[in-house]
Amino acid sequence: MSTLKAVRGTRDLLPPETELWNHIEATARRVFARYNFGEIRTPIFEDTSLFARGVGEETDIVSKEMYTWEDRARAQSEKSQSLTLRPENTAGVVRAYIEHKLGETGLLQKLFYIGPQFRRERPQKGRYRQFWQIGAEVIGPPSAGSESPLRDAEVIEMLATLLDELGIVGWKLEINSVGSSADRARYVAALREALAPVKDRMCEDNQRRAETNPLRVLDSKDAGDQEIIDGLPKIAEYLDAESTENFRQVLAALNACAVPYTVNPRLVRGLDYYTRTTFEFTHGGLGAQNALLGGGRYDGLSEVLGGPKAPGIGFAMGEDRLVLTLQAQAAEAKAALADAFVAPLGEGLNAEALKLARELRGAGLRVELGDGGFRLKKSFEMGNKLARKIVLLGEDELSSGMLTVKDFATGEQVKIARTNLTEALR
RNA sequence: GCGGCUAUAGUUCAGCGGCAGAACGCCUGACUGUGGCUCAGGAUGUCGUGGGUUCGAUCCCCACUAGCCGCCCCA
Repeated sequence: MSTLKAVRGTRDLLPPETELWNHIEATARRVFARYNFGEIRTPIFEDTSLFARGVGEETDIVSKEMYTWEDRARAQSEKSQSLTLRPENTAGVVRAYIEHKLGETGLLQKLFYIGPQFRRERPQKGRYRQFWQIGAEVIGPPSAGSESPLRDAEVIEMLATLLDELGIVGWKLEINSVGSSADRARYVAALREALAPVKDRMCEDNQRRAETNPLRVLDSKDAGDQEIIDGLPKIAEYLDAESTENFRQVLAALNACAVPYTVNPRLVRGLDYYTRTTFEFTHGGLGAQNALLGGGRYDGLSEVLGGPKAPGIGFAMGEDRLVLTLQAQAAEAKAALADAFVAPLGEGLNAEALKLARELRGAGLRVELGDGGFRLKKSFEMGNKLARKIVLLGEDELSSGMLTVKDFATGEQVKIARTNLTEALR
């Protein structure tokens, strides 16, 4: 019988690596709290149409990368329903915003999430089929200020702070504006027009993109096509006055906070719902998957999903990639040592040893418990791997109330009264 | 979905058409209530899975699966 393995593109996260994951999540929660964000937890699967409508029917995510299944009807009166494991979390958050009528509060909703997402892509470094995202959304009725460029700048400034507090060294911020949905539509039309006479001279991929998703041509890395691409119309020329002023204000606020950025006129995000500000934080050393996080404004998403007008801005960062980046920067993760290894000398002392460990743990110490079945030498060997100190509990110690404690680092060994043990181990 | 590379001990890897290897780790002992350092000894295993060629395949061939790298796309 073949052994069972984690399915393709999924993996187990084990100690001590999970400590790094917890550190990243704790840091994110701490920063989000300072900006007064609250946590939202949406279901891991949703009605398929949420993603089809929200993310965009024509995107690769929806057309070929979703885990979708038909949830069968359980009674004749019930209809089967197409369900999908969430490929990203923004659509779910906006669905919840609409469903719970959060706009009726009149306040901006500032929500963050941390959780797994699912895409059926070919796995490679930093790209898994179950991957973890940390993200946040600022969304609300226009009267709450949800359209203000200040919100864009605040979110981006928060991300710069978060990456710094995580200790990510050398991140880069690229930013652009894709304009309102009307601007975007006019620009895409202009792009198509400009591409029509020249696309035959471009590579195969770009010829296809010119048809299916002209914005993607701008992203092309094909060296031979760069000259043509440089000659294509720029999105900035198609922004209306409001979008232009909006973008100027975002940049001004970033300048005021000295958040470094590069305006990249070719930065277009793949998902249909983005409008105006789009941005991406990248880091070298991640190979082809160099984006740490991406985000942008989605002023029309709520309405696309049948909700009220609720402009918003948000981002999603790949936690898997943060882990990779931090691992590359730091020394290999090592399991933290326990404060003490309690070693009963003989199986008859096991129960007493558990009682002692319970006392120490009750005082907040991190304690490993050995086994009286171990030879003393083995207890020392294990203790040396797991803890800073070893506490011996033999017949002598039990009757005298004086416990033997040895410090593995110094080799110093002393007798300590049981009542003073907690303090001695701190 | 496409292309390239890879798969051998717990781990990192070497190897060869004819007995399965190293280092680290692990176990035992030198040392019966004392770890690390040292020394002596020991076990590592369906050589990814299935098929083919061959007297004989871990090695050559094919398929599959998985991983890595890139493409597509994307966080």
